[in-house]
Amino acid sequence: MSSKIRLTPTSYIVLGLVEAAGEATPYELKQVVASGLGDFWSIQHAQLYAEPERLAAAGYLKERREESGRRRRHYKVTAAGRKALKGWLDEPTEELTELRDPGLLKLFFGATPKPLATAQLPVHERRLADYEALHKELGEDAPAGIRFSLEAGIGHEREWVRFWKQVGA
Amino acid sequence: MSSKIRLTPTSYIVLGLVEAAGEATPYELKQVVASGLGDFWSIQHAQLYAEPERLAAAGYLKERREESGRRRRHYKVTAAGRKALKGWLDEPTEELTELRDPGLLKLFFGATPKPLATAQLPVHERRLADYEALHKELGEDAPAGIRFSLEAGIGHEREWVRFWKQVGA
DNA sequence: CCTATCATGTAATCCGTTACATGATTAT
DNA sequence: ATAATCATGTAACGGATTACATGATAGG
Repeated sequence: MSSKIRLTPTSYIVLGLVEAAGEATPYELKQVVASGLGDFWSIQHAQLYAEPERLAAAGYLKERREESGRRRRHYKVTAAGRKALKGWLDEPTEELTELRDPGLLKLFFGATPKPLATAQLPVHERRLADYEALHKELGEDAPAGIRFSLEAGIGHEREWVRFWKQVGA
Repeated sequence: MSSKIRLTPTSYIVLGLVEAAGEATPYELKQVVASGLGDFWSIQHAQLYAEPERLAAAGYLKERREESGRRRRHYKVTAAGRKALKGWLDEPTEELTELRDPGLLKLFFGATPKPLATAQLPVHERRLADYEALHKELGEDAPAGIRFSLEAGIGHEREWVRFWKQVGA
């Protein structure tokens, strides 16, 4: 218990999701990630098995294993985990994202703009449409964080659409 | 020579930079990355030693080692390397970036918006100003890829500024 | 002349990805 | 029933980050 590990964004994602769920199995985490969060911060499903184990070993999660058939592992956030999560949430960050866009990278290194724009534009348009649809469906009661995140996604997708249109012109 | 390795974005960045330089040492690559590209796709300096070695072992780069004092390693792109780079450049991608923004992640998980916005806004404003200054300095002869990348950066930084202003309001 | 910083590199660790594998359900 | 797909998980590998380390150069 409580060996010192470094907490990565993945760690906080797992902590945050388990905390929100109360209790969760890796597979359930996978579902949640796939249903939204994964669009702006994806995690391989194998990580959702490995990371809770790490966190449990360090005392941030408590594991309960099913006795019968599947022997699924269910995880809960411990007091230490809740504290770590809160500490992270309460610490505003000045860290900046990098774009790290594969298409842009090619452009940077001299790829021909037109075909790239032709490939990129429709996928961004589609994703933008998805986000906007989601946003409309969002109820009044939706948590502010979720709404903000979606709005950030929409803003950046609009920017990409604008960008690739210009590049393709 | 020519063992099969997987080429990652890092690989193409190294190939692209070495190709542009004609010949380069890891340290020179580090300089180049630090002076611009790193803002939207950073690479740890240790990678700039490891990756050329990998690429050389696979036949994409040729290594020349200094005889005297420092015994620096100088790399050049081979024909195979040039072919790989061109293949990558010529293949338009539909891949999408994820936002993966640390601040947004906290917001998503329920961090208090105000302090986050307060921390994020100034750094984005500063970066935006930097980009805009760079853009002004860009000569007529600047490669299109560089110009586009910078413009993408500007667009997204504007979006972040707008976003965090709204979040903070 | 001394020390701080820049230049240059290697080693160790670990997270994340990819590949592999098998038990349960649903559809045909 | 049988195939196909979903559910659930483990193992292996490798790229990326962090830590460690030393030689050169410039400033005080």
